[in-house]
Amino acid sequence: MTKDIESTILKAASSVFVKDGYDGARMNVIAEKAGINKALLHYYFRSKNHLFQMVFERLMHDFFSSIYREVSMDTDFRTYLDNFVSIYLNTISKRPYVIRFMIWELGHGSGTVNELIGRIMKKWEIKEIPVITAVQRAIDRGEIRAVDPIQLFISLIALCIFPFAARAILENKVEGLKVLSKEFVEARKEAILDLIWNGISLKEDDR
Amino acid sequence: MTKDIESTILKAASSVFVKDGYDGARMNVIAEKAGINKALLHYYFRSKNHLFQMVFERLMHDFFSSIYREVSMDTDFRTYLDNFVSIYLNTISKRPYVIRFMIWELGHGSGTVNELIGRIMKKWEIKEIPVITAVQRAIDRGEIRAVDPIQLFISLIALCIFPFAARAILENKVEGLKVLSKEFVEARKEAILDLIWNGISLKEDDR
DNA sequence: GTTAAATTTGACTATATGGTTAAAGTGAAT
DNA sequence: ATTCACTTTAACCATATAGTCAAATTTAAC
Repeated sequence: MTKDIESTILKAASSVFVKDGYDGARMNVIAEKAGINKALLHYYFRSKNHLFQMVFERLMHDFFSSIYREVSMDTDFRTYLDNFVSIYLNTISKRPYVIRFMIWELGHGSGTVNELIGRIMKKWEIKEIPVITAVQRAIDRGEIRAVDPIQLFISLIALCIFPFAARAILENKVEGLKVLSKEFVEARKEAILDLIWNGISLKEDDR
Repeated sequence: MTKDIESTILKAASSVFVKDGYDGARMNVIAEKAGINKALLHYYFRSKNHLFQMVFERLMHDFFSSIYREVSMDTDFRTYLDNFVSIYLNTISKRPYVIRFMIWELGHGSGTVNELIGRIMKKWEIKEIPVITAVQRAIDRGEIRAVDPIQLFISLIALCIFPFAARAILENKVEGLKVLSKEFVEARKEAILDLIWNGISLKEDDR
């Protein structure tokens, strides 16, 4: 069935592109991985470029829709943050390679890729970034200090994403660290929330 | 002079490799950029692979030696952190593309690259990670809460590095954000230190 | 000035790779 | 069974690209 083979190809292409990048990916490798002839790739997807765009769009969609799914805003900010961090870490730890890939390909600055981003951002309407509005509201409500919402937003995703993006470096530098392990992900969750809420200053009871 | 042309080549190669990655880089482009014949590349540097290794090693050395320079340990932790964040942000904001490049190439997991990392890490003796020991000492001295030093280390570099690694995405999502601007770098510095020390809980005086 | 070594170049090669094509296979509708 | 559209394949093609080489040119030593 056509739908079947198409998704087989897309899956194979995804894994190759994500690992090797656009320039490093080879059509014959993708074909082999999909268990088909190389010419079939060009039958189903006109060109490498076209195939890449399909893959890329699919990845971004999957990624963002996983992340932007119901983080109910109708809670106190503490609960909101708990959910946010939890969902981010779960989503990313399941797709650790995608982050590296996205940082690489999105940073390319090529016209083609930039248009692609534009289209995708529009398509999945990454509007107003929910976190930022949530932060602003928490401040207005007096739930948290009046920090810069954009900086906090950047800090939040940095704390969640970075360990997976820089996994290779971290695991090389910190003996025994296993970023993808369940234990680390859980510990990371705790650490982020603790840091975000309390910083590192001594608590009153510790003085 | 031979030393001169070698460094000219290395500079050209750096810029091309950092932007396009190993797979995307083209020897003739490097040659053009260095203002020499393509064959000269192979005269001075045996092969693309060899040239890449030279470039990579040089970049890593430059990067780490910039970062690990005198962050005097003989201060209170607050001053230490100020210096740390300041140096990190300054170093990275001057080389924003290198981060993306390192995340990409180091994450490749190929045998060649991994050996390379190993050699470099050994060579520039990235030992025991100074921050971690500094954190531990601050805890022992009762300067800060007893947080996990490794998690704090990861958080620190995440907060500093991420905005530059993910610059393309961030600037696309946040209208008007200019990650490389002096203003942002300064604001980021403040935000990181503020968050690290105080978290986002309400201060007593705000209640 | 002559010689020898180091440097530089243009022309070339081998190969890998994205892409094409024409022909063969398959299956459903009539 | 014939037709016809869809699918699949092997064999090609054109080009790009890393790498080579022999000859030319410059530099340094004497």
